[in-house]
Amino acid sequence: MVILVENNLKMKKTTQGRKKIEIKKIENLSNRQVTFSKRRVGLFKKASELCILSGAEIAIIVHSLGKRVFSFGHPTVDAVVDRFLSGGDASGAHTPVGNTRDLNRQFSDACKELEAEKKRRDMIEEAKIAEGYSVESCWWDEVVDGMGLDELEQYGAALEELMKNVAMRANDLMLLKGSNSLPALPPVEVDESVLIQNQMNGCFDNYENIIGFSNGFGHPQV
Amino acid sequence: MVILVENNLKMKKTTQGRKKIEIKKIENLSNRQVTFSKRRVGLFKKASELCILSGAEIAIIVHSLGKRVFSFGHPTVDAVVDRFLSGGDASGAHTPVGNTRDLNRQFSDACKELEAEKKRRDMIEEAKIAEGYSVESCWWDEVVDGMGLDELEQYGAALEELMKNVAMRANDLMLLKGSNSLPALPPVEVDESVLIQNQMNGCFDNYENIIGFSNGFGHPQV
DNA sequence: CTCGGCTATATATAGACGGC
DNA sequence: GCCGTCTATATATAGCCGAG
Repeated sequence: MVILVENNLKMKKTTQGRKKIEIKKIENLSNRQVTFSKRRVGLFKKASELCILSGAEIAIIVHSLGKRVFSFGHPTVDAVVDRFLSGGDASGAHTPVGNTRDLNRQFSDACKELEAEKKRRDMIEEAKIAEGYSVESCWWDEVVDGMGLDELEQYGAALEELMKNVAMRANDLMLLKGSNSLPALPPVEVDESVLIQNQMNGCFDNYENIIGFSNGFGHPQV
Repeated sequence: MVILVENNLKMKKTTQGRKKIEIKKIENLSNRQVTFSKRRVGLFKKASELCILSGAEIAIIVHSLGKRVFSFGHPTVDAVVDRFLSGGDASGAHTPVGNTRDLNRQFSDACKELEAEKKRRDMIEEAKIAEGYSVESCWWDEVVDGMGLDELEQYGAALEELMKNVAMRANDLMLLKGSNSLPALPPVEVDESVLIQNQMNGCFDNYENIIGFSNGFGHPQV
């Protein structure tokens, strides 16, 4: 590593790199939010790597200080959490209920497709931004292993119908339980203070092309 | 950095340090297990750091290839998951079954957001084709009247979570119908001490010791 | 303010070993 | 075999910028 020193008269931009911080709560709100965002991304990335490398199933749920909730899941948060709840609660919850199972299946499918939809969306967006990198169908073939983009599109098209189906079933279930009100409440508020990154549910083999080139790519300093 | 070592003798002293690996699934079982263990610890450590630094609440559930389940949670896996399931409703968090109304609301929201997501997808695709279209234009303002692009992104990202909320809430309700699950767990106090080095191995052995973080985070599950 | 990106450094960790 | 340790290196990321 040879750093140019001759030019140091004008160049003071020694961004002294990463600094050590102690793990106490960050007092500065802005810093805290930035750190939260960055580290959350890093955490999800780590999780995805762990998934791929070891083939494990992981679900991560993150509640920021605001009301926002982020999640990561492979294959889906639902699947992992459900398995967690089922397996963790050996006392009775293991009882298989046909109706429940079916409904769960549909919900799970819907969520899965929704995720796929989102991913696809993100990919499109990313491709639009990057404009040069074709990120096509690189994410987690294990999850949707047979599926290409086209198939996924069809899959996503079926989403709405499935949602409807699920809605009816859920409503039916709730009616059976006794409560039956179906008020149309306003949607959740969005806390704008929390930042959102694109969902990191995969596609990390290409993340070098997406997340920062750092050095080694010959990017001149602005 | 083109220094080559000509001494090609068996270097036994030189542990050649970390090597780059690709993120594909590790074929060697032994290596895979070791990597799983190490990276899982690292992941939990990262998560705990994120908790402390940003004050967020995080739950991680990991299913290894075997039956073993590991989890990390601050303040508790159940707390975070439950909050995740409840969609962060502040009212009536105690009532186990009274969430039907919430479920309805959430479901309604989810449907709305799903549509929004789909619309948004389409818009993006169109924009991609048009190549010059600015996505900042406002669609379906009646739902997200005051929101800008960033907020919209967040909103869209929340879709997935809401869907899952509904799904799991329904699952929970159905499980409650048959048997009682989700035992209430006492909160765990937060130890803000700095993380120790990776000395926490061996604590994740059994299901009883899902989380054994030495810094006090996490909570043993039933 | 929020994002996205950059740089220099703090960490994480892939292999290799050694003890159990 | 499993687990902890060591070392050299691959990554993650803290602080800073610049743009919007």
